[in-house]
Amino acid sequence: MRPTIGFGVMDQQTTAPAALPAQVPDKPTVDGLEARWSAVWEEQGTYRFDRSKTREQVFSIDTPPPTVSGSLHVGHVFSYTHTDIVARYQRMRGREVFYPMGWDDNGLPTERRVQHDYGVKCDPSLPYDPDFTPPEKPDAKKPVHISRRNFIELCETWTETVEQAYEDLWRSVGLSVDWTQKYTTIGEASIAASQRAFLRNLARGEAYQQEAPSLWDVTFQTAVAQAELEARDYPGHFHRVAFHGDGGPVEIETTRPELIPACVALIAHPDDERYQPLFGSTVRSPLFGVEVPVLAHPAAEPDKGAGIAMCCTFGDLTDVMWWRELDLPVRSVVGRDGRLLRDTPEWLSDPAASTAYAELAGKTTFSARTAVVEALRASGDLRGEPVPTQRMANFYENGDKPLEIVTSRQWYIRNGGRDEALRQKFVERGREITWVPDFMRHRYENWVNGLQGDWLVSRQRFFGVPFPVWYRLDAEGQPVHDEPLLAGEADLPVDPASAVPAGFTEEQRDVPGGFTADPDVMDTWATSSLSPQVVCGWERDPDLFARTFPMDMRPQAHEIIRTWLFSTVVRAHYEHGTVPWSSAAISGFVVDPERKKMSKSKGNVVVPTDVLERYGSDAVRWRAAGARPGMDSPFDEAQMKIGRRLAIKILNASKFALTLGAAEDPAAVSDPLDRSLLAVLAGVVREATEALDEYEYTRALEVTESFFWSFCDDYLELVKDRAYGGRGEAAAASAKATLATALSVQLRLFAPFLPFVTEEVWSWWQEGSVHRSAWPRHEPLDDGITADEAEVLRDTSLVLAAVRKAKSEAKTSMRADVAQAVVRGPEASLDRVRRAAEDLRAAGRIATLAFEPGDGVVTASVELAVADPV
RNA sequence: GGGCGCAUAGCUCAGCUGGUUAGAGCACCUGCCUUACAAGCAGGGGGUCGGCGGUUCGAGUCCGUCUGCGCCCACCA
Repeated sequence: MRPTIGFGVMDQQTTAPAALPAQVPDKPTVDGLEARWSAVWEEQGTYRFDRSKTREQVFSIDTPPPTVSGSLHVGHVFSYTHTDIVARYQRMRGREVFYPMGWDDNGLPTERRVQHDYGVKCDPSLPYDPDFTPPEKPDAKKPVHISRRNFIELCETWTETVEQAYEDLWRSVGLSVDWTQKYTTIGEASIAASQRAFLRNLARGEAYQQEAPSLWDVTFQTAVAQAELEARDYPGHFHRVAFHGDGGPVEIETTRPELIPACVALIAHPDDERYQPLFGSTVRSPLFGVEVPVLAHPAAEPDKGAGIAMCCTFGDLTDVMWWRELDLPVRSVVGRDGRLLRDTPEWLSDPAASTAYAELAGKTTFSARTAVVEALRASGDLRGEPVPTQRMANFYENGDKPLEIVTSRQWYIRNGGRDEALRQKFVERGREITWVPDFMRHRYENWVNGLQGDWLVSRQRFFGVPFPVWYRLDAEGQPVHDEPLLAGEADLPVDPASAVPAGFTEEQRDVPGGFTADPDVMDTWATSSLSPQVVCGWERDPDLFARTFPMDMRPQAHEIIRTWLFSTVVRAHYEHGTVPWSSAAISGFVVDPERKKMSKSKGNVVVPTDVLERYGSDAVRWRAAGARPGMDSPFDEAQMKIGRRLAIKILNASKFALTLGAAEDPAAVSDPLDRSLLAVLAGVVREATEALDEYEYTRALEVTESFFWSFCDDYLELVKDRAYGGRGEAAAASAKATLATALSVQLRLFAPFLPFVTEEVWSWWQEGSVHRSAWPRHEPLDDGITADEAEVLRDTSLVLAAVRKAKSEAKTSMRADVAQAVVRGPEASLDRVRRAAEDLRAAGRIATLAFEPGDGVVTASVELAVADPV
């Protein structure tokens, strides 16, 4: 009963009018697609931004510039893929996508790598050596000292190499970035934008300079900002120490006895009856005999330590607060190198004190602590033995020694940390942003509401954006900080170390009566916070800026909401009075199978190149798309195989559909089963579109994928026979037209996720790139199709499944003949199955199809044919 | 200590505004060389939806509470 099918199908196909010459490979493969198509995309400028488009037509993305630290891991691949999926979707929706890529090569991470990899150390006092070559065998422990310019040159060389590797990786992942829009955070445009924005902040009073206590990393010898802090466990000891008062000793507890020489007061809670009698009196510090007042302040906690605190300048941020609010003197003993000052401070000038201090001068805080404890033990002022304790201490996120607090002159930008009204303004700005997922907004508000002070933007480092500022030197050669000499905007970018302020000559540099450059560079976030301005061409390319800013999307990780996201909001608010982008898409982490965050120190980092090569980019992207916005996702190699299988399946199914003679011809679609398939597909289009509009790429992929597998397993099987011509020309034409439409729509639905395999298949039979084709619409697919018609495929598939089940249970081949199948179900279902009866009979190899009304879901009882004796 | 998130099959996860016997993929088991794909196809077993209360005719879904896990922030006397 089954018609014989020859290879005449190929002939039919070539005669079909709409069919392009099918260049379908015999054995399609996913291997090698990355190199081939990324080269084509580059050559044809597939993702090149068309700047003739207006702001409304543009979708602009504020790409996170990855830190050029040496290597990217799978977490990067996942989150950048998420962004790319959205970019590709928007592009197909008809938006002109502005999708640049940047490298964060600015700042400390680069300096550290360069110091380590080349075995060098920057010494700004050295002159430039044009012939310098780094040591052949770098020894980071015995670094070669080089000039600032030599050092920066090495930083540049190093970053170029790494950036090329990054770009290669991104291309192989298939990011649809416009590589002509590349930027670096240390590039001229970034420097100019950072300096310009700073000058404007300064002019408007949003930036200011202040000599104040700030957190200080003694290893890197730079100030650090609140946002860069990391609280870590830190072991220490409580020391019970006696101060001497006229009425007897007063015992305090401290973990930092080495700061006793910096003590300026003892402080207890005003309501604390134990200490109330002492308020207003003075006590003398042990060892040094410095007279300090006993004061009351509500921040003192009666149940902490001895209930009375030793306030030093400065042991912690509470000390800073007391110092400020109680108007205490500054008695700093810790220098910027983390050692106690070599010269005896003047308040320790009496003989006993200076003798005691002499034992500490020049020591690190750690060895000074030991020395003080010994001395206290000797003098009898140590009460009991030190008690071990585990406490939290603030560290610079890149540092390994606890931060000290030192007083220094620094630049700040107001961020609401010292101004309630401004803080509320920034909270409101946060509410203008669409957060994906929405709950990430809490992270932002939490941070803004908990700010302790303004944003410290200056760093005492080298490889960064210099402040466009000089200072006049007075007759003694001291800088006049109150009247900074500012660079003109027209001169940006400027390096004050080589450029000369207006009205001065180079000969006057660093001589009394002359001028000196501000030695500092900007915090890395001071540059990164301007990424929208940098990429959109603020003040550099007003035309581009008008077409791209404010941007549409900021993708980024949740851990830098407090830094990058917030600082970007601050800068845009000041400069443009707007939020920098309408939505922030926050990605989760890739964690290891034990759900631990991947990090180099844990040694659980998965190198992406390896995975990409083994499974193919589409497979890895498929897995990435399975991680929803903001959700951490465990890395699991088994999952990659599924993605790879999907990609291969798309190749094979497409090949099959095209070989069957798929030919686009909407008018030819007449068969009820075909109309039903397209109606179901219309629902998929509707759902995928809706999901992607909300950045729910995972759901979009899920519905597409689920449709695709049933398309392969059910629909293709059902129409195979008809498409081959088993029921005549018109019936075949309907199937072929449906196959073509369904294939085209599905390829486009998959395109944002699996750019390589979809482009490959598209190239077999379509003109141009699938990535520049239009996102499918549901209307042409389900126009005029009733809900009843739409269910034909589903009911027919259910019957087919029942037939298969019977064959499976009989342990026979799917080719086994069925003598009779009785379809049972509600009349409406039976009627729908009747409309696809011929396809069903062919697919199930059913001789007789009978129908019997019944209840519930449609099914069939099956009577297999008895095999004829040969 | 404050905030946020998560807890559904061995694993990874869906389950929208509460409504018929709780789903998918992987893994597992049983079959099938069927001419797109054996890196395939068909079928199957497997869950008292973290615990305890409550609202409701009805709760995985809402409310309260507890427990566990994760993340962000705070915590240096």
